[in-house]
Amino acid sequence: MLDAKLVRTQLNEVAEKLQKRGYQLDIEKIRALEEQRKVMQVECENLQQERNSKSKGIGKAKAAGEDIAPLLKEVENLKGALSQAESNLSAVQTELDDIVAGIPNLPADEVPEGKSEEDNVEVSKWGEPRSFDFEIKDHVDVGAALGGLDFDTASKLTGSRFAVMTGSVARLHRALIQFMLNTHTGEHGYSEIYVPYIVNKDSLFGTGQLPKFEEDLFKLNDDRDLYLIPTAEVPVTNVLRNEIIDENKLPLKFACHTPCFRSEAGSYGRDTRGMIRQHQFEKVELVQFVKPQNSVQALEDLTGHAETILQKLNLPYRKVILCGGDIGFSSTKTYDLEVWLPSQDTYREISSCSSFGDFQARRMKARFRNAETGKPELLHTLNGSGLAIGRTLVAILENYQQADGSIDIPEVLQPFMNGETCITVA
RNA sequence: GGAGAGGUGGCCGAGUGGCCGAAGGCGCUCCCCUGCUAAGGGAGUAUACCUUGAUCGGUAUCGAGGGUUCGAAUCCCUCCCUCUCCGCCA
Repeated sequence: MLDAKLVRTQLNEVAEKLQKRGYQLDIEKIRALEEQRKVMQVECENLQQERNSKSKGIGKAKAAGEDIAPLLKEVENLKGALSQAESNLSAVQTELDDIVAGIPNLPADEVPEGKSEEDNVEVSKWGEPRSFDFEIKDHVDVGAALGGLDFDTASKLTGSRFAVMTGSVARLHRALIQFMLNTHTGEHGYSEIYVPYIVNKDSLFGTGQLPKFEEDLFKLNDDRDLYLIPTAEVPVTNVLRNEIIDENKLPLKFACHTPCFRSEAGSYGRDTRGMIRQHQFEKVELVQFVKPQNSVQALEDLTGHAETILQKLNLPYRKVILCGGDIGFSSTKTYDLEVWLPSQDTYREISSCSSFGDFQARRMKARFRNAETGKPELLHTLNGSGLAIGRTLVAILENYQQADGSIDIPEVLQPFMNGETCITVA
């Protein structure tokens, strides 16, 4: 959420910055509502003040044993006027709040102009895509040949966009999780954290999935308004919702493995083959809470932590900065890491690292106490995938495939695979 | 699933209709005293918003949302959460 005061006082500047995202702010509407709000709020507060002071008078008169009947009469008229004023105000306030809650974050200055994915700008590239001297298979065929990846059974169990893994492939999948968590906690200073996979609406509002993106979520069918998490970002970031933490505890860095559940509504034709786009996938997520002045550097660091994983796995990738049109609702700046997929002859997203400034923190009321001033201030939040497990598995199956259909196991994963060095065709 | 207790400020904890944004204590900050790793005295110490040049001032907030009342932390209703005991269970 943007600062309501900023929206009010610098409406034109805000609108202009939002244009980069292709978001049209309804300036006139906001101005008009704001005008009304102001008048109504003052009116309402005046009436409340009057009521409060008269009520106090009644209390005193009663204590003094005086007749309070005339005083009661005086207040009588206030009641109607006040409740009218209150409902007027709350109607306008609600409308304004809804609008402000629906405004996306302002993109950072360095975010490039652009409408879509096509306009994202490559920042760097790492590794050389391997050249194959045999006919390569995509991960679906590699996995099938290994006897460890089965989409038919998954669709029998549940439906489309799910996978069943068995044997060494399942183990490799688990190894990736262990390897990533160990690396981030052991080398990058993150604390491991375990969280619920089901969250309430307040949490989803806090990180920005609600109210605008409900169709991306799986909602539980009971009367408690609970949802499956679409990413660990939601529970982990909301750990600090409605909290004020000591400045000396910052920065706070969490690494978290969870499954992620996404309904993928509106992506019917896309990536239907294989496990690129699933309703359920595993991810190791990195989340940081930092002081405002440190968030720019923190995004670079966090992205670097995700890159480290790709480098240790020796997977070629590139880093792009998302353009205004492709950046997420809550994000002020996002780097995507895209891994090389030989079967698609292109780079595909495997991690998305974002800085949110105080946008999420304001929605969540996540604050720290400034040791110098003693006053609470909004935190800055960041997160990034480090990495998406399913897609990493895909990348390994494809990049490490051999002519005989087997795959080599990256060295860093071998300790988690009982020392196995390759997975052979069943 | 059954029975009961409770949710108040950074923490503990009073408060069952008005003078309560909230006693008292702890913690913290500043000052005084004291010359030593003690103690004592004083002042201050929630958040958001409105107003203001800045103060002053005003409004709201005592788990959440409704209601009763001139007036609600206090009464009523609904919901959420925590704790204890029993049952069940990975």
